[in-house]
Amino acid sequence: MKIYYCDIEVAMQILGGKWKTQILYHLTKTPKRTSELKRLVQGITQKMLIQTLRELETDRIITRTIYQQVPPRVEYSVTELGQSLEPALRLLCQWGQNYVEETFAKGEVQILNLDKN
Amino acid sequence: MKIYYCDIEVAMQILGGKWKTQILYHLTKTPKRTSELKRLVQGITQKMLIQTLRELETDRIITRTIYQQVPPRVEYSVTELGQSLEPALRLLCQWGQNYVEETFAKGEVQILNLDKN
DNA sequence: CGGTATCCCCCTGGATACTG
DNA sequence: CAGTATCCAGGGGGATACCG
Repeated sequence: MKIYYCDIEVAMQILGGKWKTQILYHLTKTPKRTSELKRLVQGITQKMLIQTLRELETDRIITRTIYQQVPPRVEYSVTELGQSLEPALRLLCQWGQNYVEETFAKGEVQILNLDKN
Repeated sequence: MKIYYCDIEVAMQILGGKWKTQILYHLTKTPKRTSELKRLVQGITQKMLIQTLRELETDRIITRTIYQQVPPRVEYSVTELGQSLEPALRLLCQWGQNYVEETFAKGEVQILNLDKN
């Protein structure tokens, strides 16, 4: 039997690692294909993108849809379960923005949000 | 200049890793001394406890107070900035509990919350 | 009791090349 | 375009012993 000694472990187990939340962040607004994600999640490699997507899929946070055509088209979208994470993630985003504002001088740190969807 | 390409990176940078949120979780309710934390954060080693506490301190999420006496007494408590993370963390806790309930059969996974403060 | 100092394993995550 | 397969470095994290 798996035992957690603190209930925040559960969420962090699923959201932890370098890329999980970033991918989720971009998928929350609208489904996206692999290449779009690759572009939006700055710095991620092909391998890590696919690997992370698989893990999120296993945890039922996102789903993978294949459109049979040439060239192949695959789209990822968040499940209902994944959407239920949004309020928490949004709070974390806001907290982060606020943190940057009051911690660093102007121009020292910058947050770019690439997607305009 | 440090650049973030997604604003959730900021929070995850500070909360990421294996122990950060767990420690924060326990400190949110009431200040605690090192030995208490060592007991509450199940499985953490002395080294990782101290190391993680230092990092949280650097990021101004917690503070460290020394009471001059023998034997030495040190207490850690969350700053105002750290407290402002609570709403987000609480949502993540709730989400995790719900996730476990609807994902696993009874007895397959268990969440123990050790502290009764 | 609280903290430091080593030593070291292993796993995450990166680089690259290759398929359908 | 989407994905797989290797190979491999770095560092996060663990075990242990030792100080004030």
